[in-house]
Amino acid sequence: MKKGATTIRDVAAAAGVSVATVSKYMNGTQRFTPAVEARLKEAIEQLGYRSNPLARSMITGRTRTIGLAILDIRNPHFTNIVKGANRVALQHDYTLLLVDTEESQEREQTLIESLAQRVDGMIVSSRMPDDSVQWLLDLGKPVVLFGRSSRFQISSVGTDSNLAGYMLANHLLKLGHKRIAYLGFGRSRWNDERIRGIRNCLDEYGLSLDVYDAQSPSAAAGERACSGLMLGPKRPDAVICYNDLIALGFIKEARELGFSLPRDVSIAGFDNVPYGEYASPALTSVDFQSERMGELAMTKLLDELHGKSEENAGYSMLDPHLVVRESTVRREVGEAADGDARTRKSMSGMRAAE
Amino acid sequence: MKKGATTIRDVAAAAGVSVATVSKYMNGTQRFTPAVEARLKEAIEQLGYRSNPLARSMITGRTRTIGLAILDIRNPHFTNIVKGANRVALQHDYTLLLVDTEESQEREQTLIESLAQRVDGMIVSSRMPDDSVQWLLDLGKPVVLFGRSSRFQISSVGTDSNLAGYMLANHLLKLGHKRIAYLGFGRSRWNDERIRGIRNCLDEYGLSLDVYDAQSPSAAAGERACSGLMLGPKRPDAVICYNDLIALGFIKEARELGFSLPRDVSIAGFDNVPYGEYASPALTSVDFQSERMGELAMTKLLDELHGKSEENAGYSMLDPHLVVRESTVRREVGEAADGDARTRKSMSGMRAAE
DNA sequence: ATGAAAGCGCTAACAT
DNA sequence: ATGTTAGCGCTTTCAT
Repeated sequence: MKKGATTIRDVAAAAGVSVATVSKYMNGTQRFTPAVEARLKEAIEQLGYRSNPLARSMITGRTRTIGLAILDIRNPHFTNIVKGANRVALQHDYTLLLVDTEESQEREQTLIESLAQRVDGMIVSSRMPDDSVQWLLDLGKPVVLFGRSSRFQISSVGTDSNLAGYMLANHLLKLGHKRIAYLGFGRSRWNDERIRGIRNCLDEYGLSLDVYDAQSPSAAAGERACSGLMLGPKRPDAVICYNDLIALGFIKEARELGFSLPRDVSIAGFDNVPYGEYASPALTSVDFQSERMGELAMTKLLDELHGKSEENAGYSMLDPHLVVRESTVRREVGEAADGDARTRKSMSGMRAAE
Repeated sequence: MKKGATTIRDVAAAAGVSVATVSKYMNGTQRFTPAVEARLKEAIEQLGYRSNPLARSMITGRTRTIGLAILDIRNPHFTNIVKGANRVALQHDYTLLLVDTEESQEREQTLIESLAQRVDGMIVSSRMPDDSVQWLLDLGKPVVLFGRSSRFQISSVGTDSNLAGYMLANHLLKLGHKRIAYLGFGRSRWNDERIRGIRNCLDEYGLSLDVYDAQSPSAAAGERACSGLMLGPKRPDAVICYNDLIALGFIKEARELGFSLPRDVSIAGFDNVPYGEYASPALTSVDFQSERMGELAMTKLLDELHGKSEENAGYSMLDPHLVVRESTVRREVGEAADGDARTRKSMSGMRAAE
């Protein structure tokens, strides 16, 4: 029975009924006389019949498949989104068509365009600028995006990055930090909002923020960026990183440079990735509830697909939660960031802070 | 143009040719007179025509989609497999239909059965016992599995768990460890092989292995299992964990119990997850090249699909690599595991080792 | 309650 | 090089 799977016609013949009857039976569209029902059950069981979803989809126009386009499955933020989306999809008997665009903008559009044809709807996480999203909507399939769009009335879910930035800054300020740096990731759509939140808070204390940029949202980039901050002219006493991955890399490299953490510098990130907890010092972060973001995105999409779009259309926002761990500690008064008496190989690379 | 996407017939009409011509043009199956080609290009561009992959698949019997069934996308081992598989799939213009079975055996079979109907082939990672794999093969689609099957001649990729276990044990033994414990995960198919490798090595030194079991392959389970080992009657001076997640959890809990790592106990895991490097102490592990496993699995499957199955059919094995970091250190002679003079809250829970 | 027939959008012979 | 035609496996009116 390798080739030529049994079709609806085979079943119809075996049960002595029409194909229409079999179809109705398979879809539970109708009631049957016990005799017919028994023969159908028998024939289907006998032949091991399973209806062909492709043929079905072609007629109904629905595939029970949701396209999920993300930037990098290895980034725990996206991993969680996939996990959440998958769970809800499974509950509703939908399957996930996954596309990992590998952070490549060129590929992205092509991939998403062909994805659109194979699914009932899409959830897409992208670095597309806000104003070049129109084509996505024109694909004719319901879409849920991440982050709020200023120009379009799109269904989307996000978190309050502004608030998240404020929370972290506020936390550090209350710990007595004065020289706060932000190691961001400029290509991200949320970078500016986070900066804004941080600055909002610093302003209240009359402090300013030094902004640096990592080359990618990864631990490796955090490592690379570390020496620039820690051995530069304006060594901070606390660093807020664009995400936990960057923070983790930063911590590792800082220790290798001879710094003692969190004593010499407090570090915090965003995302609350699963393994920040197991780093040392355990990482202070802001939890964006990424798994729930995935769940919510899928719920919204499915609702839209099933015509109950009113329930939670438009933009939904999840609350960020501050998770304080060991990587951020109190900076005592008078304990200037560069005032330690420790010796360090790279001491020569340091100058007085401005 | 929301509903009623343009079909091949619309294009044929607009270009003044037959549908067959359009089809051939779309598939590049044939050459055309410049005039016709121009009109086709024009009409397609004008109407924004994109051929319907469902209809196409129904005839060709191919979907250019590969099903990928894994146990938990959040486990970095699987995340890497997905990454690798996705990359190769993309290169060959295939898409991934992802199924995260959430470690649920019941769901698994149903999910995979329906998955089989929508894809050209499948890559599945499962905890199915070796002898209940027949139904999977009977689904009539090419399958690539992980781990070697003893009973069937299936295409599969794996690593030498036996050797991996041996490597880790050997590493610890050379560091002077004597009381080695294994915190395994009995439900895994590879657990026994790892134990075997470890014992192979221990036997050479005339040492025995204490085996414990974690409830799941997660950090949380590692945390839960820790006190049982460290405060039990046979406190080890080195612990090999089923995977890095368990090891990470174990490390965290051990420190919270008041132990100093790696001084009191060396810890090692398997998988070399990305964040083991950022833990403290950085985790010694065995790298299974999971991303390459994903790539290789996809390559094998695609080869099979394209009729070049000879090239690398059957079982392929990747080499494990020992990655030594800070979590395993030399145990000096006479420095018995329970001989420290440290005080610890739970000291009362300890007895002399047998 | 059941069946006949008309497609869904496309490809694949087989003409021409 | 282009067109005709017969389906792929299924759902869906519309009859009966």
